[in-house]
Amino acid sequence: MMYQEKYHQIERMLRACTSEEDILLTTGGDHADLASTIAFKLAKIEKRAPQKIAADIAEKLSGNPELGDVRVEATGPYVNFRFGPTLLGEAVREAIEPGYGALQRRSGRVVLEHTSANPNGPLHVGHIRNTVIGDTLARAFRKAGHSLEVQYYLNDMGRQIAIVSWGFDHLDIPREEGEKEDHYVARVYVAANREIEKNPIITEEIDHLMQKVERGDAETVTKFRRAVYLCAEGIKATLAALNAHHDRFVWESDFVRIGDVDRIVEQVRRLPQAHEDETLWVDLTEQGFEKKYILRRSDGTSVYSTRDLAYHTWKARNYDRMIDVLGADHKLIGAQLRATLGLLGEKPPEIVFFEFVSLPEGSMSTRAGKFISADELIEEVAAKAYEEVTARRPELPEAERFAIAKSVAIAAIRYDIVKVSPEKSTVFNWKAALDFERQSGPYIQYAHARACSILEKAGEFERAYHYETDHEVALARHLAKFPVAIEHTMQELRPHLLASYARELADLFNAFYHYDPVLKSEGETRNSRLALVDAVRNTLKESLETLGIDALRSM
RNA sequence: GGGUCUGUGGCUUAGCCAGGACAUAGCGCCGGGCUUCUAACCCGGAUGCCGAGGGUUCGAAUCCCUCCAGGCCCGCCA
Repeated sequence: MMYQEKYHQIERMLRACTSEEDILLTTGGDHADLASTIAFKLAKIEKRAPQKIAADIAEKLSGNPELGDVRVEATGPYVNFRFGPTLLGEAVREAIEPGYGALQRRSGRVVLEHTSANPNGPLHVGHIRNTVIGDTLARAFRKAGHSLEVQYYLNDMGRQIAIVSWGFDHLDIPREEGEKEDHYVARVYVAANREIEKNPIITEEIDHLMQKVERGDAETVTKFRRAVYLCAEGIKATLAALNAHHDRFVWESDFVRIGDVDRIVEQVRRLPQAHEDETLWVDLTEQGFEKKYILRRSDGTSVYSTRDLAYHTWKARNYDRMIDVLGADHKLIGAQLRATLGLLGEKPPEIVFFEFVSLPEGSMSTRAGKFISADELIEEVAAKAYEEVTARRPELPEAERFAIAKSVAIAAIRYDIVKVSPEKSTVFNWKAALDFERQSGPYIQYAHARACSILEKAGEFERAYHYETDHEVALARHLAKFPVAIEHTMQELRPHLLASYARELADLFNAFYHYDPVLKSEGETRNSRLALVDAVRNTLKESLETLGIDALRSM
């Protein structure tokens, strides 16, 4: 927390010194630990050269004993602050502590919903972008001191599920030997869709099934639930393989069953913006939406939006803060949901959108059976990882090589996804997915394993905290910023910030490793460098774990 | 057509919301480094009118406007 304390302290001092509220304090990049461009702003007001103003501010502040081990100087128009050796030592000392990066406990319960893919097939490479973003955010929130529950909203009454259920009833498709549940369900779903294309009458049967489910017809409900349960088993296995965890699976049909959907429909009907003709819909033109927001079909059944409204109303009443991770295809419906909740006087969720993942040949489609499943991806990447481990560490027992390969594969997959900003649409790329070199998860794992290896060989040592080489200083400065990286990731809901932080730390450590020998150095230098390696090890471990990646001690 | 996101070296990408110091890094390419703490590594080099054009500003990749290109959305699907 040294960095944040110094930030706030310098902020206060600059405010006092300039009588400005916004003192334009930023991380100084290569030039400094903190830097301010306040002189530009004051130049206009005072009609003096910014260089002179910066020099005056530096002069005034440098005499202040409160500054302690921070050096201040004006470089041209910039006021630069640099941490001295005592502070850097303190940063390293902090970074060695177990759990480094955790922030102060925060009050309030947060609910985060992610993945929530329809249970009509396995998760594919598009769905797991949602999973990785959501799970990483969940980990960052917990690390930042939030009490959090992670939910998967399981759609067990949509048209897709009706189609699957119809398929199980009318098509004789046996499950193959060893076939995973969700892949089996997808086969039934694809086959049923082909039947519907051949014979559109089936659509009416599907409609009929959906009406029965909405009425709570026991037999139909059981059939739907059985199909959904089967598929969810497969999905859960994939999520577990990806190190992603949900605290609760919320079944959509529960909101119909317990009457919440009826209640929300009644509330909506009382809204001045509500209209009822053959359907019930909300007019959101005042909120900037042209489209009718339909909440009841002409046959009286509810739609996805109705149940979603009920779900979010329930969340709003049971949690202090709601976060949803959704694909960009949900932007309109998500905005309509927020607007309608607003009209109802309910708290709207915060929504994290991510853009689409497509295949080189076009967008994915479960219905057309056109997708790369997450399971296939994991299998391919793990196979390549096993080859790599075997080539590098032939002496290790097979079980150990296998375990390492599994961790390396998940690291590669998760990092490859999380490192890209969510607002960027991507095209799935096998070459990139199978790359274990720089800017990859395994690259960061490797830096961690190196640090572990050095410490293991070092044995007992007495910690010292004295740093002077460029590589040592750069590392210590970066270690100090880890809590800030956690905070920004959480505040901005942008998990890729943490991915960048971890990669930069690994970069700096690798350079240090090459130039500054640790075990071969002596005395205080050796002890200081060992403490630094330990701090890097711990910070890499905390970063990796927040990214949902195993911090391997050996690879 | 309307909405929305994106456009940064051959490819991928950070920075953009909170404008400032030489635009971040990877892949690929060229060249170098393993009797030395795990080479899944490190170092050096070439490659950029930050999509185009206007504007605001002392200062624009970053803010505003227009245009161009691409993704996604615009269902009584979810």
